[in-house]
Amino acid sequence: MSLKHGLLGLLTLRKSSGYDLSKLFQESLSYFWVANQSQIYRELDKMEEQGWVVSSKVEQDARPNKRVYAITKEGNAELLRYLKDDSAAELGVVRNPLLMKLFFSSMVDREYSIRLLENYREVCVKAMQEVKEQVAEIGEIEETAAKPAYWLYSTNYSVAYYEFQIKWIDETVARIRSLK
Amino acid sequence: MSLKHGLLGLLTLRKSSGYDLSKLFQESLSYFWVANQSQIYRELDKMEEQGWVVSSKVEQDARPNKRVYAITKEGNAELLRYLKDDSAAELGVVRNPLLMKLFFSSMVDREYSIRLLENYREVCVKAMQEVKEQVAEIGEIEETAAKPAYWLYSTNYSVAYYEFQIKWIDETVARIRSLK
DNA sequence: TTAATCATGTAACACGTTACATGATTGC
DNA sequence: GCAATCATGTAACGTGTTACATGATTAA
Repeated sequence: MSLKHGLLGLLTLRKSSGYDLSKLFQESLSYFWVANQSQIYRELDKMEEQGWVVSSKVEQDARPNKRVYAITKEGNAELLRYLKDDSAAELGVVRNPLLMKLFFSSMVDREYSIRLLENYREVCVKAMQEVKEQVAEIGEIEETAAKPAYWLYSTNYSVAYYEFQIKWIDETVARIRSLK
Repeated sequence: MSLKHGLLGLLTLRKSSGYDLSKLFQESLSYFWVANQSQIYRELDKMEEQGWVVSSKVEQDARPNKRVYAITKEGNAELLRYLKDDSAAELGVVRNPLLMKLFFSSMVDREYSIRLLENYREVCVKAMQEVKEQVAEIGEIEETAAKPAYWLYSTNYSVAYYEFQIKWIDETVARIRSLK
């Protein structure tokens, strides 16, 4: 249920349309939670049914009309309930396409695996770069959903996660190279 | 599409029913790819339509009848194509419920966050333990989908991943404790 | 002035999860 | 001898992804 709660969290900042939320989400939460627009619209619908948010139609001339959402008292209560619940510390679901491929790679020449890993390494390096840039950028922006400290923990996580992966790739490539 | 390819990989080992595959999957690939039974049945259906596998009904008396799947020539070709494709080195999708919660945790007392992290730490320690035990176990079993080396890379990954998370938790808890 | 992008959103489909069904067999 | 688990699978529903729609504005 984290998507709903992420949206609630963002709505504590300010009222927003689905489109706004989608952008905001992209800039903040997407580093540890992927979600796309349609999904967000659907969740907002349901959240309104549940009474966590209310929406009102806003007519616009130059732009398409929009529906603006605001968090309700019930929504706020739900958000706090969620945040205080420390039991929900479950492992995130894991689906790692790289490991899947590598697992069966004894069936093909090791050059394929080495290239696979090296390509992935580049992806990691770039992604890490991006997170670091984003940290620098947001350092300057005033309005953050989280207080800076909490926000930093998640970016630290991301950076460290890429570092860990790069290290593992380097070790693994070395091992593959020295096979037989 | 990794699930289909995982199943193809397992089917190179031996013919299996959906039920068998589900068990096999659990013991081998589930460490880096979650999938449940129903999903596997559905994928097998589609894979048969695509001609990657063929199935035959097997009547049984003491047990429910079953449908046994075997990989075809086309399935094998597809598996090799997949394994040789080193461009598909995309970052796995990430949805991290822990980071989502932590991100907004400035809204609640820091004791909640500390407990959250410590609970999660325990989960990691246990999960890491399990992987290590599984490594020890499988060390003895003869039939592995991957050659031992390749299989080990993925378990190394898992262990290192838990270690990384535990380290990050410890640092983060320390930082939260020293806030303000 | 044409192509791209913005600002909004809907619709269709694919994938993932939970619950159920059923007759043996095994464990206590 | 009753409850749990095994060995098989189906059905229903919920979540995630991709594609499309549309009129305004900006970039080249």
